[in-house]
Amino acid sequence: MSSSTTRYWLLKAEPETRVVKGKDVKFSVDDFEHVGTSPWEGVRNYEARNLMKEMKEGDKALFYHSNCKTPGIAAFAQVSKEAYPDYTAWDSSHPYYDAKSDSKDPKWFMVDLTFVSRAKNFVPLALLRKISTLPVSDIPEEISYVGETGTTALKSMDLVTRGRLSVQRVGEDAWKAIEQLAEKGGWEDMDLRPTATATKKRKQNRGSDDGPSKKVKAAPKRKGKPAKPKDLDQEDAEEAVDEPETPSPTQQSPGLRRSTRKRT
DNA sequence: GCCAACGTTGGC
DNA sequence: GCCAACGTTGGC
Repeated sequence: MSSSTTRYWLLKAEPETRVVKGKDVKFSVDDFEHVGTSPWEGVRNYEARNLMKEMKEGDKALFYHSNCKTPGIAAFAQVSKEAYPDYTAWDSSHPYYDAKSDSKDPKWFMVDLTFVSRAKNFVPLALLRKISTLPVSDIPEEISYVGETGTTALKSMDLVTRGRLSVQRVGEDAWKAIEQLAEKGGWEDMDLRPTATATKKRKQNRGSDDGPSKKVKAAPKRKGKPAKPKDLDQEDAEEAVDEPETPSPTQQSPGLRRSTRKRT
């Protein structure tokens, strides 16, 4: 096994209780280990969904704790069932119900993920962030075993560079580096607090009043907008990102919950 | 609880 | 089809 054909992913779950539509959306590594296999329901983002559609049985995955006290990689898993319609989108009582998803033309998909093992050492996001701020030539001694290749791969992980996506692709080198970190640990004495510069940057950004200082233009074209009551329809977006697929129409398994959403 | 980052919506 | 307002993710 291994190599060229194996693909790697990272999937986020929320380990702390959060109630959505009266239901707790929590799904921790303990929950995952306990159930063994779980449908990865509730993903309501096109890019994330499309990535799930690419997953093949046997692909490996990192189980990530998100939106919690200590975010990070908690376990290893594998894809045990390829993409099939996310039936929770059709259940009006479900936290992730989507009235626009029709069972005859499913909009959202999920895969089944099977627990493989816990990370012997939980790999905190703070560690990856810390690494990302350092020159490759400056890898802390404690984790020098990941090597230059590993460090470089970690620095470019979507988890660090993008953050928000709940389903991400992981490169083979990054996967290996995470495996090593989880196996060997060694950073318990490192200071993982954000660097002074990072913090400063943050503060500066917030000081700058409103927006993203990017490519914003001025030229007020129009003013207020009615703001929609929030619905999920954007067929166009779907088509645009949609790829050739062939979801299997099957479905089964009781649903567990997962999440992609956030706080109250 | 705050708020940066960024995806989505929808007027123009 | 652009792009500003809006809404959500998710770290801190």
